[in-house]
Amino acid sequence: MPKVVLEYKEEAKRRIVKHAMKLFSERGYYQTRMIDIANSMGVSKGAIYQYFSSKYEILIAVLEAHTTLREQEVRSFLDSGLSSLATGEFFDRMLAIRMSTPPLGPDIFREAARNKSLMEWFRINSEKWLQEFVDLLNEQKKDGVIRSGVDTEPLARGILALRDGLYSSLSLGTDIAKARTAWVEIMRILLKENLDEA
Amino acid sequence: MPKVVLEYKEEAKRRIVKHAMKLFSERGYYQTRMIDIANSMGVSKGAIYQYFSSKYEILIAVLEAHTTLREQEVRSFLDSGLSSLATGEFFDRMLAIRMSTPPLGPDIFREAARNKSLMEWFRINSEKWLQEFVDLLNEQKKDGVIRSGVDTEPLARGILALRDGLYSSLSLGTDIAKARTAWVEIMRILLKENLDEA
Amino acid sequence: MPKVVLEYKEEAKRRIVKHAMKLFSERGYYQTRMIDIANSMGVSKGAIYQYFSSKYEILIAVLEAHTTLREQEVRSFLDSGLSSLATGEFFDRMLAIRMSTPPLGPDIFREAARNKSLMEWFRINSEKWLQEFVDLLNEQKKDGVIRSGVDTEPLARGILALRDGLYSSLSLGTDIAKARTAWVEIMRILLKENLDEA
Amino acid sequence: MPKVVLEYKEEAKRRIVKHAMKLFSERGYYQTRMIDIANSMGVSKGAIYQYFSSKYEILIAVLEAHTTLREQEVRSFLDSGLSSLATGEFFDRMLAIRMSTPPLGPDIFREAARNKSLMEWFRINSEKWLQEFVDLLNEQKKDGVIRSGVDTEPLARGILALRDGLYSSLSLGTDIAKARTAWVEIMRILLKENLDEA
DNA sequence: CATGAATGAGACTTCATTCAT
DNA sequence: TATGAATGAAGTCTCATTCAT
Repeated sequence: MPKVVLEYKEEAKRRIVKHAMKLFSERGYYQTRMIDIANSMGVSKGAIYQYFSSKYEILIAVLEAHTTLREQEVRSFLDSGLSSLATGEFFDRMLAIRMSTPPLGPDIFREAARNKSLMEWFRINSEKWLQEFVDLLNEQKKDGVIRSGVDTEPLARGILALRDGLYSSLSLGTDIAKARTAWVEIMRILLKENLDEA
Repeated sequence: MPKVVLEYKEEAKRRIVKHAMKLFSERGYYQTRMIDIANSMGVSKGAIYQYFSSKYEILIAVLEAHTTLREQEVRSFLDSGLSSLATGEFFDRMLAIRMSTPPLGPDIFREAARNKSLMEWFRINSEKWLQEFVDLLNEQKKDGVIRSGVDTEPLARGILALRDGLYSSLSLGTDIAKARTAWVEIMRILLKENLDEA
Repeated sequence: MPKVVLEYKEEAKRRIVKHAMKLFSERGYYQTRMIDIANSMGVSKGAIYQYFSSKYEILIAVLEAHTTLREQEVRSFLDSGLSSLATGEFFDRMLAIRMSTPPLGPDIFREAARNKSLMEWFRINSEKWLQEFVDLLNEQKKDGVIRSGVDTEPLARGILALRDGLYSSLSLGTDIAKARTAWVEIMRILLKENLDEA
Repeated sequence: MPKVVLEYKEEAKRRIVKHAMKLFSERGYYQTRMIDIANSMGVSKGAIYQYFSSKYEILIAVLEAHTTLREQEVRSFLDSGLSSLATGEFFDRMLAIRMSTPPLGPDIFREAARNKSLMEWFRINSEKWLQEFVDLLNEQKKDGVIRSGVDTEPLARGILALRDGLYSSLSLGTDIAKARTAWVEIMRILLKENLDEA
């Protein structure tokens, strides 16, 4: 197949994945019909089957793309350094990135769990990201900014869990301002304990 | 209708809700067929319609029951006092309670959102529980155990978000031991900052 | 079985038939559920099965009872003599009788058509009644009241058809007063032609 | 949407309505399953839902089409003039037209009664047709062919009721020849009274 | 390549009938 | 006998997928 056609196919798949991801995130996998994806793109149902052989294939592609997009979030987190972590601006910036790649519901992960290699890839990714965060904390520790008694791995895990917990509380009706304040307060305590206590 | 019959009907509804809750939690609302609930109970699907006029009615009842059951968790949290909060035993006890009423996916909340009064009831419950937790922290603060500079509302919100974030990470494959350690470490820092800093 | 019990059973069957006939006439056979009949009588579904082994058996009994009740109408028709036929009072009297045994829809006859002997009984009844009407007209003819050139059998058939056509137009919204006037006018012409033309 | 597609959709709907009308008329609305309509057309049941969103929508369309087809019958009636009315040929011609659009049972009208505007359209149509017939009789009356003492509105109503009564007697087993004779005899009397009595 | 009509498996729901109490 | 909970066949409707144009 000529290169141009291949590229076109890739571009088409990307467009499908983009629209499907939005719909899956908004309505869930089972509540999204093939025709919803097609309508959202302004094409016909049949066209989608030129690029994906089933709805399940789209789901797999959506999850892969989702993970890739989420890497951005991780990078921002890591690139920010630790100093700005305990600020409302950081919370908002992270939230904006997360919203641009909204969370996928458990229905999607349940379906995807049939695909062992995909699940393994997820796990490895998550661990890699966590480890990078831990490494960053360890550097700070080595520099004496975090005192030696603190275990950085649980700290990293806790910070990420706090972030996820606050973001998910938003979809249950919590006010953004209140979630932001909680983040700032908790992070201040956590980092004060670790950074300032000289 | 005689009282005995009414009681039987209530008991039957409770049994249906129990089985439905388990299935909804495991597979999600749309992936649970009426026949799954029936099979799980060892009855025919027709029987269920004696007690609920539609699958949606079951969903509403499941959510109400879920909220009621979750109140237990809240009570344990509040009854524990603050001293045991930063322990692995506390984490495990809470986790056991949460597992006995496993989380419901967003598909269920999406459907239930059609029921305005139910949603309002949820919101009011959540706020009430959060407020009780805040009150408890405020007492500690009044007693001087938490120093005056700390805002207890964000603190309470953050602790609950941390708990939720850690629990949900478990379903994505995180090791329980690691989540427990994270809880203990973070809570130690949070409470040390507030309680021990004399 | 003792006679008293038999009589009780007959009475019970009659009550069921009465309620079923009303409902079948109002809603049709398929739109009437067994529980509707039971509720209408203030008994339970199960009780009905003590007296009829199926819904179809009730239908047969309803049709038999209906035919028997309709005989009243026929008798009134025949007993009135011919002189009062062309009056609004006659029309109203017949209508009242017909309303007391409201018409059964085609769904019921369609079902009953499976029962050959019942259908045969209907046919024979109808013919018998028509013949009695014809005989009456023939007597009038013999007395010279109806002139010899008129064929009484078609006349009888036409008068009955006119009656049925007018009554059924009522259920499609025709005003009773207008149907009554039509009856009187037409009957006046028909009988004037036959009776007065001396 | 291109015109060609629209036309195809219209044609498909017409085909569905045609088959549904036949089945509704033969078996009644509730006894006709969607799969019966589909089988009758040689398509799958799913296909029908491309054109009608529910069985009830088909019912509405069937009733509209039925009324339109019935207009033919009315036109034949009116176009025939009054002279041929009292003939067996007229009876047969009308019967053929009616059979080509067989009557719909009360179950259908009961269902359709939910649709107020449709019911209103029926009523207006019926009245319009009756009025046209009355106008025709009035013309004859003005020409002196019907004498002045006769009220044409009841006469028209009676003739239509006679026709309906005779046609419906056919479905209860009456011999066509006998119904035809009754029509001719009665109409002869009615029109002789009105036309010949010079 | 794109379209959308058609297919048919499968979900929810109804209701005549049975049967333990 | 009476009750009403339970059964399961059957009906309406949905939607992923196929395929002729």
